[in-house]
Amino acid sequence: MDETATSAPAQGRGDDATEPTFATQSEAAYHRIREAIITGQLAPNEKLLLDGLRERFRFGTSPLREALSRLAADRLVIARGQRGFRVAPISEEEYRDIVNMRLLLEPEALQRSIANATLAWEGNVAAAFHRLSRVESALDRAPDDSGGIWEHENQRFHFALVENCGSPWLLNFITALADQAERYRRPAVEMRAVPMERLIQEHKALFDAAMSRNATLAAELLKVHIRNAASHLSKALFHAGDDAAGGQAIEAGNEQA
Amino acid sequence: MDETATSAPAQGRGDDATEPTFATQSEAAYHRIREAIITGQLAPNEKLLLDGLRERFRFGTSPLREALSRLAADRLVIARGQRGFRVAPISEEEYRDIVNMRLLLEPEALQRSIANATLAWEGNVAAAFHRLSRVESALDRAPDDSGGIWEHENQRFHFALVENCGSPWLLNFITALADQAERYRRPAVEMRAVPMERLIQEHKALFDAAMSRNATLAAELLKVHIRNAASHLSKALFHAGDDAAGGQAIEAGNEQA
DNA sequence: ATTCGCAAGAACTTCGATATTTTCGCGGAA
DNA sequence: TTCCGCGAAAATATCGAAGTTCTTGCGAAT
Repeated sequence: MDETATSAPAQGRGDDATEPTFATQSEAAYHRIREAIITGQLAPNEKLLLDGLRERFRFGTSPLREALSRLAADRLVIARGQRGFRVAPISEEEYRDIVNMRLLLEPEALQRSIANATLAWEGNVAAAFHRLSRVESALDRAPDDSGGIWEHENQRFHFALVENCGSPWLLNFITALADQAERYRRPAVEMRAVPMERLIQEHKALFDAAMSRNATLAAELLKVHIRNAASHLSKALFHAGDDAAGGQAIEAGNEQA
Repeated sequence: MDETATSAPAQGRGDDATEPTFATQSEAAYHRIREAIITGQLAPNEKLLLDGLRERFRFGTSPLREALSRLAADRLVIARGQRGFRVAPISEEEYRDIVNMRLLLEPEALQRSIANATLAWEGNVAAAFHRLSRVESALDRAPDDSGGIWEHENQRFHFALVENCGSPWLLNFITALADQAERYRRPAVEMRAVPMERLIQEHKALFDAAMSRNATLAAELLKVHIRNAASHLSKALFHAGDDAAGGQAIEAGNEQA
Protein backbone atom coordinates (compact mmCIF):
# COMPACT_ATOMS: atom_id res chain seq x y z
CA MET A 1 0.00 0.00 0.00
CA ASP A 2 1.12 3.53 -0.70
CA GLU A 3 -0.72 6.63 0.36
CA THR A 4 0.71 9.96 -0.66
CA ALA A 5 -1.26 13.02 0.42
CA THR A 6 0.80 15.67 2.13
CA SER A 7 1.93 19.02 0.85
CA ALA A 8 0.92 20.87 -2.32
CA PRO A 9 -1.27 23.87 -1.40
CA ALA A 10 -4.61 22.27 -2.25
CA GLN A 11 -6.85 24.99 -3.58
CA GLY A 12 -10.50 25.72 -2.92
CA ARG A 13 -13.04 23.03 -2.47
CA GLY A 14 -16.66 23.94 -1.85
CA ASP A 15 -16.12 22.87 1.76
CA ASP A 16 -14.93 24.88 4.68
CA ALA A 17 -12.37 22.15 5.24
CA THR A 18 -9.21 24.05 4.41
CA GLU A 19 -6.77 21.33 3.51
CA PRO A 20 -3.84 22.29 5.72
CA THR A 21 -0.44 22.73 4.22
CA PHE A 22 2.66 22.16 6.28
CA ALA A 23 5.90 24.06 6.42
CA THR A 24 8.07 20.98 6.87
CA GLN A 25 8.02 17.31 6.10
CA SER A 26 8.20 16.61 9.79
CA GLU A 27 4.96 18.42 10.44
CA ALA A 28 3.24 16.72 7.58
CA ALA A 29 4.45 13.35 8.76
CA TYR A 30 3.34 14.13 12.30
CA HIS A 31 -0.19 14.94 11.26
CA ARG A 32 -0.44 12.15 8.76
CA ILE A 33 0.70 9.45 11.15
CA ARG A 34 -1.26 10.86 14.02
CA GLU A 35 -4.36 10.64 11.87
CA ALA A 36 -3.52 7.11 10.91
CA ILE A 37 -3.16 6.09 14.52
CA ILE A 38 -6.31 7.80 15.70
CA THR A 39 -8.40 6.32 12.94
CA GLY A 40 -6.93 2.90 13.43
CA GLN A 41 -5.26 2.65 10.03
CA LEU A 42 -2.26 1.92 12.18
CA ALA A 43 -3.46 -0.59 14.72
CA PRO A 44 -2.85 -0.35 18.46
CA ASN A 45 0.46 -1.89 19.41
CA GLU A 46 1.53 -2.25 15.80
CA LYS A 47 5.26 -2.15 15.28
CA LEU A 48 6.28 0.92 13.32
CA LEU A 49 9.09 -0.10 11.02
CA LEU A 50 10.87 2.91 9.66
CA ASP A 51 11.31 1.25 6.30
CA GLY A 52 7.66 0.38 6.29
CA LEU A 53 6.61 3.92 7.05
CA ARG A 54 9.00 5.33 4.49
CA GLU A 55 7.55 3.07 1.89
CA ARG A 56 3.95 3.65 2.89
CA PHE A 57 3.87 7.38 3.56
CA ARG A 58 6.76 8.50 1.42
CA PHE A 59 8.64 10.43 4.05
CA GLY A 60 12.35 10.34 4.68
CA THR A 61 13.81 8.87 7.83
CA SER A 62 14.54 12.14 9.57
CA PRO A 63 11.05 13.61 9.25
CA LEU A 64 9.61 10.29 10.30
CA ARG A 65 11.73 10.06 13.41
CA GLU A 66 10.89 13.60 14.39
CA ALA A 67 7.22 12.95 13.90
CA LEU A 68 7.40 9.77 15.93
CA SER A 69 9.23 11.58 18.70
CA ARG A 70 6.44 14.11 18.97
CA LEU A 71 3.83 11.39 18.85
CA ALA A 72 5.65 9.61 21.65
CA ALA A 73 5.35 12.74 23.78
CA ASP A 74 1.63 12.74 22.95
CA ARG A 75 1.44 9.14 24.07
CA LEU A 76 0.12 7.96 20.76
CA VAL A 77 3.36 6.14 20.12
CA ILE A 78 5.70 4.27 22.40
CA ALA A 79 9.40 4.79 21.83
CA ARG A 80 11.95 2.33 23.15
CA GLY A 81 15.57 3.28 22.80
CA GLN A 82 17.35 1.20 20.16
CA ARG A 83 14.18 -0.72 19.64
CA GLY A 84 12.17 1.67 17.56
CA PHE A 85 8.57 2.72 17.81
CA ARG A 86 5.17 1.14 18.06
CA VAL A 87 1.65 2.41 18.18
CA ALA A 88 0.55 2.88 21.77
CA PRO A 89 -1.57 -0.06 22.88
CA ILE A 90 -5.11 0.32 24.07
CA SER A 91 -6.70 -1.38 27.03
CA GLU A 92 -9.86 -1.33 29.01
CA GLU A 93 -7.93 -0.04 31.96
CA GLU A 94 -6.55 2.92 30.11
CA TYR A 95 -9.93 3.64 28.64
CA ARG A 96 -11.38 3.92 32.11
CA ASP A 97 -8.57 6.25 33.03
CA ILE A 98 -9.21 8.43 30.01
CA VAL A 99 -12.92 8.60 30.65
CA ASN A 100 -12.39 9.50 34.27
CA MET A 101 -10.06 12.28 33.26
CA ARG A 102 -12.59 13.59 30.80
CA LEU A 103 -15.20 13.54 33.54
CA LEU A 104 -12.90 15.65 35.63
CA LEU A 105 -11.78 18.13 33.00
CA GLU A 106 -14.55 18.68 30.50
CA PRO A 107 -17.37 19.66 32.83
CA GLU A 108 -14.99 22.02 34.57
CA ALA A 109 -14.01 23.57 31.26
CA LEU A 110 -17.62 23.83 30.18
CA GLN A 111 -18.53 25.71 33.31
CA ARG A 112 -15.72 28.14 32.74
CA SER A 113 -16.70 28.51 29.11
CA ILE A 114 -20.19 29.45 30.11
CA ALA A 115 -18.90 31.82 32.75
CA ASN A 116 -16.90 33.58 30.04
CA ALA A 117 -19.67 33.35 27.48
CA THR A 118 -19.61 35.80 24.62
CA LEU A 119 -21.76 36.23 21.57
CA ALA A 120 -19.02 34.90 19.33
CA TRP A 121 -18.64 31.77 21.40
CA GLU A 122 -22.38 31.12 21.41
CA GLY A 123 -22.31 31.48 17.67
CA ASN A 124 -19.56 28.92 17.33
CA VAL A 125 -21.35 26.46 19.55
CA ALA A 126 -24.58 26.96 17.68
CA ALA A 127 -22.82 26.41 14.36
CA ALA A 128 -21.12 23.28 15.60
CA PHE A 129 -24.36 21.98 17.01
CA HIS A 130 -26.18 22.63 13.80
CA ARG A 131 -23.64 20.75 11.73
CA LEU A 132 -23.62 17.90 14.18
CA SER A 133 -27.40 17.66 14.18
CA ARG A 134 -27.49 17.43 10.42
CA VAL A 135 -24.97 14.66 10.38
CA GLU A 136 -26.64 12.86 13.23
CA SER A 137 -30.09 12.76 11.76
CA ALA A 138 -28.67 11.53 8.48
CA LEU A 139 -26.76 8.90 10.37
CA ASP A 140 -29.80 7.94 12.38
CA ARG A 141 -31.61 7.01 9.18
CA ALA A 142 -28.67 5.34 7.43
CA PRO A 143 -26.11 4.35 10.05
CA ASP A 144 -22.71 4.43 8.44
CA ASP A 145 -20.05 6.91 9.42
CA SER A 146 -17.68 5.85 6.73
CA GLY A 147 -15.71 9.04 6.30
CA GLY A 148 -15.72 9.63 10.03
CA ILE A 149 -17.86 12.68 9.43
CA TRP A 150 -19.96 12.20 12.51
CA GLU A 151 -16.84 11.57 14.50
CA HIS A 152 -15.41 14.82 13.24
CA GLU A 153 -18.45 16.94 13.93
CA ASN A 154 -18.95 15.34 17.31
CA GLN A 155 -15.42 16.36 18.26
CA ARG A 156 -15.94 19.85 17.00
CA PHE A 157 -19.13 20.27 18.98
CA HIS A 158 -17.54 19.08 22.18
CA PHE A 159 -14.53 21.24 21.58
CA ALA A 160 -16.64 24.29 20.82
CA LEU A 161 -18.37 23.86 24.15
CA VAL A 162 -15.19 24.00 26.20
CA GLU A 163 -13.17 26.24 23.91
CA ASN A 164 -14.12 29.40 25.73
CA CYS A 165 -12.85 28.24 29.11
CA GLY A 166 -9.90 30.61 28.95
CA SER A 167 -7.31 28.04 29.97
CA PRO A 168 -4.88 26.93 27.28
CA TRP A 169 -3.58 24.15 29.48
CA LEU A 170 -7.00 22.81 30.19
CA LEU A 171 -7.77 22.79 26.48
CA ASN A 172 -4.47 21.16 25.79
CA PHE A 173 -5.26 18.30 28.12
CA ILE A 174 -8.79 17.95 26.88
CA THR A 175 -7.73 17.64 23.27
CA ALA A 176 -5.02 15.16 24.14
CA LEU A 177 -7.64 13.03 25.84
CA ALA A 178 -10.08 13.48 22.99
CA ASP A 179 -7.48 12.16 20.56
CA GLN A 180 -6.89 9.15 22.71
CA ALA A 181 -10.58 8.55 23.20
CA GLU A 182 -11.20 8.63 19.49
CA ARG A 183 -9.11 5.53 19.09
CA TYR A 184 -11.64 3.70 21.18
CA ARG A 185 -14.70 5.42 19.80
CA ARG A 186 -14.03 4.77 16.13
CA PRO A 187 -14.45 1.02 16.17
CA ALA A 188 -17.38 1.33 18.55
CA VAL A 189 -19.19 3.67 16.19
CA GLU A 190 -18.68 1.26 13.37
CA MET A 191 -20.19 -1.47 15.52
CA ARG A 192 -23.13 0.87 16.15
CA ALA A 193 -22.47 0.28 19.82
CA VAL A 194 -24.07 3.52 20.89
CA PRO A 195 -27.75 4.13 20.14
CA MET A 196 -27.75 7.27 18.02
CA GLU A 197 -31.14 8.36 19.25
CA ARG A 198 -30.10 8.91 22.81
CA LEU A 199 -26.93 10.68 21.70
CA ILE A 200 -28.99 13.13 19.74
CA GLN A 201 -31.16 13.86 22.74
CA GLU A 202 -28.20 14.36 25.00
CA HIS A 203 -26.49 16.69 22.58
CA LYS A 204 -29.64 18.71 22.28
CA ALA A 205 -30.07 18.99 26.04
CA LEU A 206 -26.43 19.91 26.43
CA PHE A 207 -26.71 22.55 23.78
CA ASP A 208 -29.83 24.05 25.31
CA ALA A 209 -28.30 24.19 28.76
CA ALA A 210 -25.18 25.86 27.41
CA MET A 211 -27.16 28.40 25.42
CA SER A 212 -29.27 29.30 28.41
CA ARG A 213 -26.01 29.66 30.31
CA ASN A 214 -27.00 27.24 33.01
CA ALA A 215 -23.47 26.21 33.90
CA THR A 216 -24.13 23.63 36.56
CA LEU A 217 -26.85 21.90 34.58
CA ALA A 218 -24.72 21.87 31.45
CA ALA A 219 -21.78 20.43 33.35
CA GLU A 220 -23.98 17.75 34.84
CA LEU A 221 -25.45 16.86 31.47
CA LEU A 222 -21.99 16.62 30.02
CA LYS A 223 -20.95 14.20 32.73
CA VAL A 224 -23.95 12.04 32.13
CA HIS A 225 -23.33 12.17 28.41
CA ILE A 226 -19.72 11.11 28.75
CA ARG A 227 -20.58 8.36 31.18
CA ASN A 228 -23.36 7.05 29.05
CA ALA A 229 -21.36 6.97 25.87
CA ALA A 230 -18.43 5.41 27.66
CA SER A 231 -20.47 2.66 29.24
CA HIS A 232 -22.02 1.60 25.94
CA LEU A 233 -18.67 1.74 24.28
CA SER A 234 -16.91 -0.14 26.99
CA LYS A 235 -19.47 -2.89 26.88
CA ALA A 236 -19.22 -3.25 23.14
CA LEU A 237 -15.46 -3.19 22.95
CA PHE A 238 -14.38 -5.11 25.99
CA HIS A 239 -17.33 -7.21 27.04
CA ALA A 240 -18.66 -8.34 23.71
CA GLY A 241 -20.25 -11.59 24.83
CA ASP A 242 -20.69 -10.84 28.52
CA ASP A 243 -23.93 -11.17 30.38
CA ALA A 244 -25.09 -8.30 32.58
CA ALA A 245 -22.60 -6.65 34.94
CA GLY A 246 -22.20 -2.98 34.00
CA GLY A 247 -19.04 -1.37 32.73
CA GLN A 248 -17.00 -1.43 35.96
CA ALA A 249 -15.86 1.58 37.92
CA ILE A 250 -16.36 4.70 35.85
CA GLU A 251 -16.48 7.25 38.67
CA ALA A 252 -19.28 6.73 41.14
CA GLY A 253 -21.76 8.92 39.28
CA ASN A 254 -24.42 10.94 41.04
CA GLU A 255 -27.11 10.52 38.44
CA GLN A 256 -29.83 13.11 38.38
CA ALA A 257 -30.67 14.24 34.86
CA MET B 1 30.83 27.30 27.05
CA ASP B 2 30.79 23.56 26.67
CA GLU B 3 29.10 21.11 28.97
CA THR B 4 29.48 17.46 28.25
CA ALA B 5 27.78 15.08 30.67
CA THR B 6 25.65 12.48 29.02
CA SER B 7 26.24 8.80 28.54
CA ALA B 8 28.98 6.62 30.02
CA PRO B 9 27.45 4.26 32.65
CA ALA B 10 28.49 6.28 35.70
CA GLN B 11 29.21 3.83 38.46
CA GLY B 12 28.31 3.96 42.11
CA ARG B 13 28.41 7.13 44.12
CA GLY B 14 27.51 7.07 47.78
CA ASP B 15 24.21 8.72 46.84
CA ASP B 16 20.94 7.12 45.96
CA ALA B 17 20.94 9.35 42.90
CA THR B 18 21.42 6.74 40.22
CA GLU B 19 22.92 8.74 37.38
CA PRO B 20 20.62 7.69 34.55
CA THR B 21 22.13 6.33 31.41
CA PHE B 22 20.31 6.65 28.15
CA ALA B 23 19.92 4.20 25.33
CA THR B 24 20.18 6.82 22.61
CA GLN B 25 21.66 10.23 22.03
CA SER B 26 18.17 11.54 21.42
CA GLU B 27 17.05 10.55 24.89
CA ALA B 28 20.13 12.02 26.47
CA ALA B 29 19.67 15.24 24.56
CA TYR B 30 16.02 15.35 25.50
CA HIS B 31 16.74 15.07 29.20
CA ARG B 32 19.72 17.36 29.12
CA ILE B 33 17.94 20.17 27.31
CA ARG B 34 14.79 19.73 29.29
CA GLU B 35 16.82 20.16 32.44
CA ALA B 36 18.50 23.22 31.01
CA ILE B 37 15.17 24.80 30.20
CA ILE B 38 13.56 23.99 33.52
CA THR B 39 16.48 25.30 35.50
CA GLY B 40 16.71 28.40 33.39
CA GLN B 41 20.15 27.68 31.96
CA LEU B 42 18.31 28.19 28.73
CA ALA B 43 16.26 31.32 29.24
CA PRO B 44 12.58 31.65 28.39
CA ASN B 45 12.06 32.67 24.81
CA GLU B 46 15.72 32.13 23.96
CA LYS B 47 16.36 31.20 20.36
CA LEU B 48 17.72 27.69 20.10
CA LEU B 49 20.28 27.69 17.32
CA LEU B 50 21.04 24.19 16.18
CA ASP B 51 24.67 25.06 15.74
CA GLY B 52 24.76 26.64 19.16
CA LEU B 53 23.26 23.57 20.79
CA ARG B 54 25.58 21.27 18.90
CA GLU B 55 28.53 23.25 20.09
CA ARG B 56 27.31 23.59 23.66
CA PHE B 57 25.93 20.16 24.39
CA ARG B 58 27.89 18.10 21.92
CA PHE B 59 25.02 16.35 20.25
CA GLY B 60 24.55 15.81 16.57
CA THR B 61 21.82 17.50 14.59
CA SER B 62 19.50 14.54 14.39
CA PRO B 63 19.40 13.76 18.11
CA LEU B 64 18.96 17.44 18.81
CA ARG B 65 16.04 17.82 16.46
CA GLU B 66 14.35 14.74 17.86
CA ALA B 67 14.82 16.02 21.37
CA LEU B 68 13.45 19.42 20.46
CA SER B 69 10.47 17.83 18.78
CA ARG B 70 9.60 15.99 21.96
CA LEU B 71 10.13 19.10 24.01
CA ALA B 72 7.83 20.98 21.69
CA ALA B 73 5.11 18.45 22.40
CA ASP B 74 5.77 19.00 26.10
CA ARG B 75 5.38 22.72 25.54
CA LEU B 76 8.80 23.50 26.87
CA VAL B 77 9.89 24.50 23.39
CA ILE B 78 8.13 26.26 20.58
CA ALA B 79 8.73 24.93 17.10
CA ARG B 80 8.02 27.04 14.05
CA GLY B 81 8.35 25.35 10.69
CA GLN B 82 11.42 26.50 8.78
CA ARG B 83 12.17 28.90 11.59
CA GLY B 84 13.64 26.58 14.13
CA PHE B 85 13.04 26.34 17.83
CA ARG B 86 12.97 28.57 20.85
CA VAL B 87 12.48 28.05 24.53
CA ALA B 88 8.82 28.50 25.42
CA PRO B 89 8.23 31.95 26.88
CA ILE B 90 6.84 32.51 30.33
CA SER B 91 4.22 35.00 31.36
CA GLU B 92 2.15 35.91 34.33
CA GLU B 93 -0.91 34.86 32.44
CA GLU B 94 0.38 31.40 31.77
CA TYR B 95 1.55 31.09 35.32
CA ARG B 96 -1.96 31.76 36.55
CA ASP B 97 -3.21 29.13 34.16
CA ILE B 98 -0.71 26.60 35.40
CA VAL B 99 -1.51 27.28 39.03
CA ASN B 100 -5.21 26.97 38.41
CA MET B 101 -4.67 23.64 36.71
CA ARG B 102 -2.61 22.41 39.61
CA LEU B 103 -5.38 23.49 41.94
CA LEU B 104 -7.76 21.39 39.93
CA LEU B 105 -5.62 18.30 39.49
CA GLU B 106 -3.38 17.85 42.49
CA PRO B 107 -5.96 17.88 45.25
CA GLU B 108 -8.04 15.46 43.23
CA ALA B 109 -5.05 13.18 42.80
CA LEU B 110 -4.18 13.42 46.46
CA GLN B 111 -7.64 12.37 47.47
CA ARG B 112 -7.44 9.37 45.21
CA SER B 113 -3.99 8.54 46.48
CA ILE B 114 -5.30 8.49 50.02
CA ALA B 115 -8.29 6.45 48.99
CA ASN B 116 -5.90 3.86 47.57
CA ALA B 117 -3.47 4.15 50.45
CA THR B 118 -1.13 1.26 51.03
CA LEU B 119 1.69 0.72 53.44
CA ALA B 120 4.25 1.05 50.68
CA TRP B 121 2.85 4.37 49.57
CA GLU B 122 2.82 5.73 53.10
CA GLY B 123 6.41 4.69 53.39
CA ASN B 124 7.35 6.57 50.27
CA VAL B 125 5.58 9.68 51.38
CA ALA B 126 7.21 9.49 54.78
CA ALA B 127 10.62 9.06 53.21
CA ALA B 128 10.09 11.98 50.88
CA PHE B 129 8.82 14.12 53.72
CA HIS B 130 11.78 13.26 55.84
CA ARG B 131 14.26 14.21 53.15
CA LEU B 132 12.42 17.40 52.45
CA SER B 133 12.32 18.36 56.11
CA ARG B 134 16.04 17.91 56.42
CA VAL B 135 16.73 20.09 53.45
CA GLU B 136 14.21 22.67 54.55
CA SER B 137 15.54 23.16 58.02
CA ALA B 138 19.05 23.48 56.64
CA LEU B 139 17.79 25.97 54.15
CA ASP B 140 15.89 27.87 56.81
CA ARG B 141 19.13 28.53 58.64
CA ALA B 142 21.27 29.25 55.60
CA PRO B 143 19.01 30.16 52.70
CA ASP B 144 20.67 29.12 49.51
CA ASP B 145 19.35 26.40 47.29
CA SER B 146 22.29 26.47 44.98
CA GLY B 147 22.16 22.93 43.65
CA GLY B 148 18.40 23.05 43.48
CA ILE B 149 18.30 20.43 46.20
CA TRP B 150 15.29 21.86 47.94
CA GLU B 151 13.58 22.23 44.60
CA HIS B 152 14.25 18.58 43.90
CA GLU B 153 13.05 17.26 47.22
CA ASN B 154 10.03 19.51 47.17
CA GLN B 155 9.04 18.03 43.83
CA ARG B 156 9.58 14.52 45.07
CA PHE B 157 7.43 15.11 48.12
CA HIS B 158 4.60 16.54 46.10
CA PHE B 159 4.87 13.75 43.60
CA ALA B 160 4.94 11.08 46.28
CA LEU B 161 1.69 12.45 47.64
CA VAL B 162 -0.21 12.05 44.40
CA GLU B 163 1.67 9.09 43.00
CA ASN B 164 -0.77 6.58 44.39
CA CYS B 165 -3.83 8.06 42.67
CA GLY B 166 -4.01 5.17 40.24
CA SER B 167 -4.41 7.32 37.16
CA PRO B 168 -1.46 7.42 34.77
CA TRP B 169 -3.02 10.24 32.81
CA LEU B 170 -3.58 12.34 35.87
CA LEU B 171 0.02 11.83 36.90
CA ASN B 172 1.14 12.64 33.41
CA PHE B 173 -0.63 15.97 33.48
CA ILE B 174 0.54 16.77 36.98
CA THR B 175 4.17 16.20 36.16
CA ALA B 176 3.90 18.22 32.98
CA LEU B 177 2.55 21.10 35.02
CA ALA B 178 5.16 20.63 37.71
CA ASP B 179 7.90 20.91 35.10
CA GLN B 180 6.40 24.11 33.81
CA ALA B 181 5.90 25.48 37.29
CA GLU B 182 9.48 24.84 38.18
CA ARG B 183 10.58 27.35 35.59
CA TYR B 184 8.78 29.99 37.58
CA ARG B 185 9.69 28.69 40.99
CA ARG B 186 13.44 28.51 40.49
CA PRO B 187 14.11 32.22 40.20
CA ALA B 188 11.60 32.93 42.95
CA VAL B 189 13.39 30.59 45.32
CA GLU B 190 16.65 32.30 44.61
CA MET B 191 15.02 35.60 45.42
CA ARG B 192 13.82 34.06 48.69
CA ALA B 193 10.37 35.15 47.65
CA VAL B 194 8.61 32.55 49.74
CA PRO B 195 9.10 32.54 53.48
CA MET B 196 10.55 29.13 54.26
CA GLU B 197 9.02 28.97 57.68
CA ARG B 198 5.46 28.89 56.49
CA LEU B 199 6.31 26.37 53.81
CA ILE B 200 7.69 24.06 56.42
CA GLN B 201 4.53 24.33 58.46
CA GLU B 202 2.33 23.68 55.48
CA HIS B 203 4.30 20.65 54.40
CA LYS B 204 4.09 19.26 57.90
CA ALA B 205 0.35 19.77 58.07
CA LEU B 206 -0.08 18.24 54.66
CA PHE B 207 1.99 15.27 55.60
CA ASP B 208 0.08 14.70 58.84
CA ALA B 209 -3.26 14.90 57.10
CA ALA B 210 -2.15 12.44 54.45
CA MET B 211 -0.78 10.01 57.01
CA SER B 212 -3.95 10.10 59.02
CA ARG B 213 -5.77 9.47 55.75
CA ASN B 214 -7.97 12.48 56.06
CA ALA B 215 -8.51 12.95 52.36
CA THR B 216 -10.66 16.06 52.34
CA LEU B 217 -8.47 17.88 54.82
CA ALA B 218 -5.32 16.93 52.96
CA ALA B 219 -6.78 18.10 49.68
CA GLU B 220 -7.81 21.38 51.22
CA LEU B 221 -4.39 21.90 52.75
CA LEU B 222 -2.79 21.20 49.43
CA LYS B 223 -4.94 23.82 47.77
CA VAL B 224 -4.04 26.37 50.37
CA HIS B 225 -0.41 25.44 50.04
CA ILE B 226 -0.38 25.83 46.27
CA ARG B 227 -2.28 29.09 46.44
CA ASN B 228 -0.02 30.50 49.10
CA ALA B 229 3.19 29.61 47.35
CA ALA B 230 1.83 30.87 44.06
CA SER B 231 0.74 34.19 45.44
CA HIS B 232 4.12 34.91 47.01
CA LEU B 233 5.85 33.83 43.87
CA SER B 234 3.62 35.80 41.60
CA LYS B 235 4.15 38.92 43.62
CA ALA B 236 7.91 38.54 43.59
CA LEU B 237 8.23 37.72 39.93
CA PHE B 238 5.66 39.90 38.29
CA HIS B 239 4.91 42.69 40.72
CA ALA B 240 8.34 43.46 42.06
CA GLY B 241 7.82 47.10 42.92
CA ASP B 242 4.02 47.12 43.24
CA ASP B 243 2.19 48.41 46.24
CA ALA B 244 -0.59 46.31 47.72
CA ALA B 245 -3.17 44.74 45.40
CA GLY B 246 -3.06 40.94 45.76
CA GLY B 247 -1.96 38.52 43.08
CA GLN B 248 -4.98 38.73 40.79
CA ALA B 249 -7.41 35.96 40.08
CA ILE B 250 -5.99 32.66 41.29
CA GLU B 251 -9.24 30.75 41.70
CA ALA B 252 -11.63 32.26 44.20
CA GLY B 253 -10.30 30.30 47.15
CA ASN B 254 -12.50 29.18 50.02
CA GLU B 255 -9.99 29.60 52.79
CA GLN B 256 -10.57 27.59 55.88
CA ALA B 257 -7.39 25.97 57.17
C1' DA C 1 13.93 60.11 4.25
C1' DT C 2 11.59 55.98 3.20
C1' DT C 3 10.50 51.93 0.79
C1' DC C 4 11.46 48.23 -2.10
C1' DG C 5 14.03 44.54 -4.10
C1' DC C 6 17.87 41.78 -4.45
C1' DA C 7 21.87 39.30 -3.23
C1' DA C 8 24.92 37.27 0.29
C1' DG C 9 24.98 34.92 4.38
C1' DA C 10 22.96 32.28 7.98
C1' DA C 11 19.96 28.83 9.53
C1' DC C 12 16.88 25.12 9.04
C1' DT C 13 15.56 20.61 6.77
C1' DT C 14 16.26 16.63 4.59
C1' DC C 15 18.76 13.02 2.32
C1' DG C 16 21.84 9.03 1.86
C1' DA C 17 25.28 6.38 3.80
C1' DT C 18 27.53 4.32 7.84
C1' DA C 19 27.99 2.50 12.37
C1' DT C 20 25.80 0.23 16.03
C1' DT C 21 22.43 -2.58 18.16
C1' DT C 22 18.99 -5.92 18.23
C1' DT C 23 16.67 -9.93 16.46
C1' DC C 24 16.35 -14.44 14.56
C1' DG C 25 17.61 -18.99 13.48
C1' DC C 26 20.58 -22.69 13.54
C1' DG C 27 23.67 -26.04 15.38
C1' DG C 28 25.96 -28.10 19.19
C1' DA C 29 26.28 -29.39 24.06
C1' DA C 30 24.12 -30.89 28.34
C1' DT D 1 14.53 -32.49 24.20
C1' DT D 2 15.98 -28.17 25.89
C1' DC D 3 19.12 -24.58 26.41
C1' DC D 4 22.80 -21.75 25.13
C1' DG D 5 25.73 -19.20 22.15
C1' DC D 6 27.19 -17.64 17.87
C1' DG D 7 26.75 -15.50 13.41
C1' DA D 8 23.96 -13.56 9.76
C1' DA D 9 20.33 -10.51 8.74
C1' DA D 10 17.41 -6.82 9.95
C1' DA D 11 16.48 -2.58 12.06
C1' DT D 12 17.72 1.45 14.54
C1' DA D 13 20.42 5.56 15.43
C1' DT D 14 23.67 8.90 13.95
C1' DC D 15 26.62 11.52 11.09
C1' DG D 16 27.94 14.81 7.50
C1' DA D 17 26.83 16.96 3.41
C1' DA D 18 23.57 19.04 0.20
C1' DG D 19 19.33 21.50 -0.73
C1' DT D 20 15.90 24.98 0.77
C1' DT D 21 14.18 28.65 3.12
C1' DC D 22 14.68 32.58 5.89
C1' DT D 23 17.18 36.81 7.32
C1' DT D 24 19.92 40.75 6.86
C1' DG D 25 21.92 44.61 4.87
C1' DC D 26 22.85 47.43 1.11
C1' DG D 27 21.76 50.20 -2.80
C1' DA D 28 18.49 52.17 -5.95
C1' DA D 29 14.21 54.33 -6.86
C1' DT D 30 10.31 57.01 -5.26
